[in-house]
Amino acid sequence: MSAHTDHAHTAAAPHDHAHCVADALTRADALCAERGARLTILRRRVLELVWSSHRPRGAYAILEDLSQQDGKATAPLTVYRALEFLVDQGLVHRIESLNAYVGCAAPGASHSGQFLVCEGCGDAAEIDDPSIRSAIDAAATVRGFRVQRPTVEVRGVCKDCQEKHP
Amino acid sequence: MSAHTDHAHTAAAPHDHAHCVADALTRADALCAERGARLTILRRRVLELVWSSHRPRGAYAILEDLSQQDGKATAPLTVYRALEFLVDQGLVHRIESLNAYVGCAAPGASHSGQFLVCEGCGDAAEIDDPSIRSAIDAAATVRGFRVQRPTVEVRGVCKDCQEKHP
DNA sequence: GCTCATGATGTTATTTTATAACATTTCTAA
DNA sequence: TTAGAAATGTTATAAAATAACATCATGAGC
Repeated sequence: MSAHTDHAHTAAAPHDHAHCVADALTRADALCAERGARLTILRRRVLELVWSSHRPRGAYAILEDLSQQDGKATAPLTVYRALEFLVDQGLVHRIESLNAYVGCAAPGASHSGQFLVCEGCGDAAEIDDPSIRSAIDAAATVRGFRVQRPTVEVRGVCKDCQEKHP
Repeated sequence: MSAHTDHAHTAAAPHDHAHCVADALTRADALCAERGARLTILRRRVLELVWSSHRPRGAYAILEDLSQQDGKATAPLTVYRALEFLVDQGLVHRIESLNAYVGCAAPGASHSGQFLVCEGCGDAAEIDDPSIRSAIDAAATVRGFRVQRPTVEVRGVCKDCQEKHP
């Protein structure tokens, strides 16, 4: 087991990634079944490809993987439609500042959509910090603004990368 | 004068927009002079076009305006390069979730880059809420993450649009 | 005033990201 | 089993951004 059992899995931290992906797929199966949402083969494959790294991946990277698996060209729409479904279900998040998609660490939970995006390794660590969320809600309320979807994407350098390049 | 003198200028609130833009340009002139940065004719024109509404504008919208003004096609790079300069100087912010650019309300100040983006009118109200910023800093610090550029873009519905469409 | 190094802009082409419009297939509920 | 809805396939195009290289402008130093 990893020396960092108290940490969330990241691209940098070594872990049993196959198991990690399998878990994500199992959770997705359960959530969709519960909701009556159809996690089709295609959507499930796209979800798996999103999870293939812990880093955000572009739609066209996923598209290439899909095309390669099938041995024939896949249309962009195929991927974009699957991604749209996955994002709607909260199984995947879109990182706006990267035009990329990443698997949600805790689907079914609150989903305030907060990320620490590392310039070094490209990892996007999802956090769910209630004080950030409540500060946003308070600021919005004061201005009479009704919040629908808060997005927090913090660019910077993660702990590991700081240690590697001091 | 507007009935809302205690509010920041927005796309929705009527105000002397020409004066508003002139102010922004004057502030930009002063800031760039102070820094030894070259706010060239082109960059100044692009800044003016960014300010032409209080809403975020796409690079290609600005490009079209520029082309129309000059009576000949302008290359995208021309606009992108000017925008890059303006963003670097903190005179313009990029709204990641809209692929669009908006004039900074308080250049020279902190720039934590927080926006309330209205789905109704398209307005992106810039706020600078210290408690959001400090909550982000705290969350990052706990994780050993060094913050370089925090981005907060809150999608929702502004006060005016809620009143118009209840 | 010249000159040259640097920064700014012009030009052409291409890449990356995303969607429109419509046809066909698959699934589900009656 | 069979409409109707949802999902996917197909083709084309739009929108956003950048690469590579040429030329022009500007200001510091002579």
